[in-house]
Amino acid sequence: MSSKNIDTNSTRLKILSSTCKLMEERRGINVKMSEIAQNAGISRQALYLHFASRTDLMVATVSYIDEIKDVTHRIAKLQEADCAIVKLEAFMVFWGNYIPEIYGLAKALLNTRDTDEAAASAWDSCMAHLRGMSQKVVESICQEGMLVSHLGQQEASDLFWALVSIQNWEQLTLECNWSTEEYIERMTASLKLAFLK
Amino acid sequence: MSSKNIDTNSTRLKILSSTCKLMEERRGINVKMSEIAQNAGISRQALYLHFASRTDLMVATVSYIDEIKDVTHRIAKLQEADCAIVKLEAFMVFWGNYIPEIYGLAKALLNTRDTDEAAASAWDSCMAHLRGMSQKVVESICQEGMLVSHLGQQEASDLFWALVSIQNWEQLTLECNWSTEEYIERMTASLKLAFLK
DNA sequence: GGTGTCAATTGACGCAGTGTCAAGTTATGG
DNA sequence: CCATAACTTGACACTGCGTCAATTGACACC
Repeated sequence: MSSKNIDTNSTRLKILSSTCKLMEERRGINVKMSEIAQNAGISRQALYLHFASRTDLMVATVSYIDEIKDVTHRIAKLQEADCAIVKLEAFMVFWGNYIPEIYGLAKALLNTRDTDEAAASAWDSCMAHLRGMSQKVVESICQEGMLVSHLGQQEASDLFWALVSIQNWEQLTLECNWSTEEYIERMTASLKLAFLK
Repeated sequence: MSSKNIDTNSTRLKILSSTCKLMEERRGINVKMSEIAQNAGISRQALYLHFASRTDLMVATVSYIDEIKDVTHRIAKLQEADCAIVKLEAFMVFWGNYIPEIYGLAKALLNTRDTDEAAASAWDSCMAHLRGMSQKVVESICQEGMLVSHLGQQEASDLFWALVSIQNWEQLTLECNWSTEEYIERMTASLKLAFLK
């Protein structure tokens, strides 16, 4: 029983890791089912024995990465910060280092979400995470009475979430050539200015 | 001679305005060549008598919109502002009202630029405009000695450009349900905090 | 050893959307 | 009446996704 399951899983895992690899390499662009299959060492059609569709595979890959990178744990650690500023800083360090790891896949989802419901919902669930984290940070700022007065908590969360979006990271690092460290440092500083009294 | 040219142009213009219309209606998603043709009252193949490819049409539509909306003029007027704060405010009013008009097309370019060189360059030329405006605003802040000290002029321009990006507008208005006015007001306020001493 | 099962393979096909091609139509102007 | 330019029609190639049926090979169970 175990051996069969291992075999079954091993193909599935080969597919998932090939998907990750290609998505990362090509930044989510031009990654075809046939290439994923080839990279995993199986036939194109065999992909569909494990995943119902391209989108299904993307969605599964999101979970796979989450699992591999131990995201939930890393997020939980953020909550340990004892004051708002520290929490904001910790969040930016986590997030700034995390984005490059998931960028390729995120890009792929982002590109197909407009025409593909499943991709959209996978993307939304990722974004819900991020939005949750943004809310936590803003909430913490609020609790300490440090939130700038012209924004309500909700609007501040929305704005925070937008500012730390993957698209902004993309623009600043890939188009303006900011390094990861520069991104983290400058974004952290600007967030403090924009949200803290 | 004139009548022939008018006829020729009128088809071309019909195509361009159909493209605008559909792009705006559908937010740049799922707009097919056949539908544009149908809307313009010609056959699908006839599109290719006027535009070499889908991308070519998109690029031409960008110029067409720029022309129609008199963008260059509106931008020029921004330069008249006499101080940095007024310039920043004027820019945000212009830009905040302009984005909704071009969003559909922008989205279409954004979605195809990864696989389509021409779309990418059309997008880049739009972005060059926006980047130029961002630079002008930051420069003006700089000249008045009002730029926050932790950012150089270049980095401030980059960041400014990212913050006013169409993607951020999209996220805040379409996903967080900010109205155009709210977007302008809150973004203006946050930009001031993030960039002005 | 026979049998069933399950993963995977192969080759063929349907579908959508872009882009191309050739042949035919229509209007206009010299 | 002829030439030309704009347009139409129908057919076809190409790409990439997804599907299907028939086959193979391995392993497990009795």
